[in-house]
Amino acid sequence: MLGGGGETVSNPKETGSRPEKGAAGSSRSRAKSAVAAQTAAAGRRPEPAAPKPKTARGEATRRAILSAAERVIGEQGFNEASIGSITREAGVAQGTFYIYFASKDDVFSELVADMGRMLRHAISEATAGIADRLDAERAGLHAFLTFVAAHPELYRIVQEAQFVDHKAYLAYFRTFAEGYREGLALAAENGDIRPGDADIRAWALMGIARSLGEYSVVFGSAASIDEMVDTAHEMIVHGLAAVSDRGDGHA
Amino acid sequence: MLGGGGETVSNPKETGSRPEKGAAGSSRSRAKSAVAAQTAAAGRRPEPAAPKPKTARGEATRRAILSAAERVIGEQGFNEASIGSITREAGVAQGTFYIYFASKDDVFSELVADMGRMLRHAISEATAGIADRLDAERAGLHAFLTFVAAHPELYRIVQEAQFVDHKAYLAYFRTFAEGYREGLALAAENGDIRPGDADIRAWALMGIARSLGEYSVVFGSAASIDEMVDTAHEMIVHGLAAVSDRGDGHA
DNA sequence: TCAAAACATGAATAGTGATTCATAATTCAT
DNA sequence: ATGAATTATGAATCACTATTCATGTTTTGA
Repeated sequence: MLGGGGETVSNPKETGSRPEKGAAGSSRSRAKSAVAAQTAAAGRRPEPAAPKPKTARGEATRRAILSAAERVIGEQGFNEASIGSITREAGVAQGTFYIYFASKDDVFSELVADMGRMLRHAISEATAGIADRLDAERAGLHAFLTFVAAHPELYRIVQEAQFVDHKAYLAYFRTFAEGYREGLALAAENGDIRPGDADIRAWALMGIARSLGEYSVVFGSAASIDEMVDTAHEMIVHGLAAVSDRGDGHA
Repeated sequence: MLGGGGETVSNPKETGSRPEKGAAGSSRSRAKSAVAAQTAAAGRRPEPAAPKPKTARGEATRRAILSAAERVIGEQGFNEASIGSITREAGVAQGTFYIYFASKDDVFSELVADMGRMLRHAISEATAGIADRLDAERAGLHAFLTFVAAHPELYRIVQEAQFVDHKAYLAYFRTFAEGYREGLALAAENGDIRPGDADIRAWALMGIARSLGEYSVVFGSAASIDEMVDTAHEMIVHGLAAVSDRGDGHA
């Protein structure tokens, strides 16, 4: 759950269904040159793996590009954003991009992974030390909405990942769902909440959080984070709480 | 709410926030030829408006293309799907496409609008005549998940609309949210459910439905629709029901 | 101080696919 | 029937941009 026990980092195995592109989930590529063709034909190593920078200077440049990519892609969307616009924003030459990233898809994946880490960190930070499950849930929801509001690009990027890097998208949500599920299962065992299918509940709760995030970030709702948290949490408490302990979640 | 009162068709005014592309929400276009440039410069009429077919024959062809587009775009995604692959699937020549649609973006918008209509229809069909709000809610959720399972492309297409036709995306969800909101507000007035912010609740409930839809369609969950409906509805009932009428939603 | 290693550059390459267009083939109204 | 509409065709255009590459420039280490 959003207010679960620390950064659960599962490595869920493929169970998905959808298309899954041709190869490594990567999308198009203008140039299907020799190498690319081979790669695609062979066991395909997703990418020649962008060699990590060896200098502080390189490290800085890489970061500048990544950060520029976050802004540009977050604003214009993956397909609209060109390498040119990214490198321009970063203040480097176009070719420099390929020193640090293997492809356009590559930065994108990096971005998705990064955001996932940041978000999980923000949430586990906010819920650390909160014993009561439902209280933690509340804090987690609050942290989530706060983070999303602070990083509006997050929303677009993660959503778009479904089309650009399906694999990363699945991994992203599976990881969150898994954390949620564990928290719910545990809470149910403890009798803190009514018994019920933890998986389905996890997805339902995740949906609430995502939807409210979208409501505020994408649809520009005027509702404050606190209002959303209050209202949603009231629903969640009643929706989950053990029968003996209702009201606002405390006996 | 999913089990609301008939097909609410609001015409929500722009309140959004995000980028909103250059012009009519339309995305790129390889050819910025004379016309396009003018169009973009001038007051820009979104599209020369694809002239509706005048013959049964034309009507059939148009439908064939639209249907092919649904399949192809739903499977490959907007950017991967080429006009060529769509017309091939439809069994017509490439040029034929432009007899019925002004652009690639155009079919897409049409698709999004269509699906919205179908979905709303399916839901209002399923909930027609159900008096009890919460019962209707349940039926609506069931109809939604059933529809989504039957049209897996729906999910991808609607999601992708956020990047291809942001305006249509906003309209789509605003319409649903509005219907939900009204249902909730009404139910609250009647004392069927506890009072609470109807807007926020609407988005929260919408999130549950969307998330479960994604769980089954995108993530290939093994959970049956009934399991999902049961679990989610139990949460929703407790999450919303008036204090006097709890349990499974009936006094 | 100097060669090697790391970085940086930006022009050139090259694949792609949306859109157009000059020509047919069909169908319709009279 | 038969000219006008309507619909169909598919090759050609052509803008667009990811990626490469031949050259510089800077930094590092000894």
